[in-house]
Amino acid sequence: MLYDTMTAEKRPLALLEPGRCGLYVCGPTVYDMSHIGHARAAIVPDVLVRALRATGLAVTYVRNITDIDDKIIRRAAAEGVSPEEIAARYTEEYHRDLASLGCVAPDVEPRVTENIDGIVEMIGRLIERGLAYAQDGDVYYRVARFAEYGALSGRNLGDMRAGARVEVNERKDDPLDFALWKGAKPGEPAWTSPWGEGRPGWHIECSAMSRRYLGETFDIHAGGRDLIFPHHENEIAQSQGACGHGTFARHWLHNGFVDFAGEKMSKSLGNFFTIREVVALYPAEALRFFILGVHYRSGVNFDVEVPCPSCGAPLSAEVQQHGGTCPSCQAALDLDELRRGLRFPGLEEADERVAAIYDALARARAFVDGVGPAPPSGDPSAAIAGMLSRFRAAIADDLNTAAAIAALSEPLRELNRLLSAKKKEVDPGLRYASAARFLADFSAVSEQLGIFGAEPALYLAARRDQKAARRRLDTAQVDEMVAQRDRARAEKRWKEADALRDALASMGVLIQDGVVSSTWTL
RNA sequence: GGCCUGGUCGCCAAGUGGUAAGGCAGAGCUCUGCAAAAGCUCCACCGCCGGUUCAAAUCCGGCCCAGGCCUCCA
Repeated sequence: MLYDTMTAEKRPLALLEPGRCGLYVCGPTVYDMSHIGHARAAIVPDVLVRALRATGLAVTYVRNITDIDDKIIRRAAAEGVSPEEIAARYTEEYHRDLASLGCVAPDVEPRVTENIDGIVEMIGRLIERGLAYAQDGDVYYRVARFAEYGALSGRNLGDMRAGARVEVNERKDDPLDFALWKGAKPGEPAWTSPWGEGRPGWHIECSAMSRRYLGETFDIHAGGRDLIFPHHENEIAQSQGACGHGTFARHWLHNGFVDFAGEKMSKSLGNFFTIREVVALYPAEALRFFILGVHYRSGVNFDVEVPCPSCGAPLSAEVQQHGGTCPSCQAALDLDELRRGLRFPGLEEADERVAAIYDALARARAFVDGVGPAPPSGDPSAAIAGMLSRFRAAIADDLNTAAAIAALSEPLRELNRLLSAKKKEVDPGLRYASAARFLADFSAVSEQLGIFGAEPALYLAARRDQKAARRRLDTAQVDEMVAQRDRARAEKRWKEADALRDALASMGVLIQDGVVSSTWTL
């Protein structure tokens, strides 16, 4: 079951061809570093693709790159380089970011500049069919001619005219018409067309590229909520208008926004965060876990905390974004310094949870590997045996990753209980079968979520190193203090051992005592 | 002004007709030299009012509140 924006209800996926699924996702305009909103808009389809493939479907995953656009041209002009260079640079950065987030690559990643012929051809058809008109080197779509315009976003032309805030453009016959082709100004990148030198409007590219790779009708079209209008509405008008038949995408899937500190993300300083900078602060898996902890159609909010560098008092959003003086200690605040102290409490919680799960996986792995050559036979506990089917049922119900993740908690608790129970208190067959089953089924969970796929011990070590580096902690010194404490403990010098633990605690180091030696975390 | 979401435990968050998943925080306990980790136990009648129904957080109406889209935007 998937929610379809067009019908505004959940319904079973209605595939064009049994066993195959075509998915088109609106990708980024590559003119700057990608932000957390882009991360969500990539992670949601990523989880969808994983889910579809897990059910055995052959998915063709297409995600475009918009590599020519006003913003790219502006950026290029500002830096004195070519638009191609800007697009190439940020395409590469985008790929790096998504790889760091563990997103599977699309099967096809078409660029606008490689599809100009298809775009020109489609515009030509729209003109032939009387749905578009050329005007002084531009071409516009005549919205009033497309009867279904507004179906996706639940509007009609009358509503839109009533509240029109559309800028005046005397070339358009109707303010609601939108550009299919923009005549080039001197010095701008341009391609030849029957209407003169120019470049495509923003919306036509997706119509042309989805048609080329998926056909005139395909299964699922995905993107951020903000694309519903006008972008996807316009795509429908273009594609159905040019092809002359009724269905463009059979399902429309739109993900919600990312907010920071309760406010819509915007480029104004303070509530705009790139994937790169967040992943430098927290493990990428924690970011994925946090995002997937909320249903994809809802908004997800990142709390932002910025402590005063001098006194540690939390600062208000106003001061965070514009600087000034600390209300508590009056210290002058430097914006760069504030940025370095940035914290996302929600991500910290997610990070702890991911680490706790890895910790359980590590213990389960150690236990299973440590059992001798003839493991006792038995059945896994009910909670563990039922985990995967509950998890999958939640995913299958409109990609409810939040419910799916919640379904892991009881089995996880069960696993921990069995692993830590005293030998005599638990049936060895049950224990072994449960741990083995948990590990086996959890690999399917990890495959679905794109989380928990790392070797647990390596993940935990890397995480500790990252945190230590962030705090500029001398790990060699910590190791030495821990070793010293182990010696004190072995000789039952409890006071000394406790003093060392307190000293480590003041450095933010948590000790976990083992039988012979202790480990530490941050 | 038009269109559209959402208001569920201190915080985050599932749940679209049958008497509220999960996480974090909190309280008590087990384990521990003391801790930590892990585990056990406890912890909500779902914004307000009215209606439909045997039965509503879930459906309908009204109200209050928050947010989004209508302009580039994931």
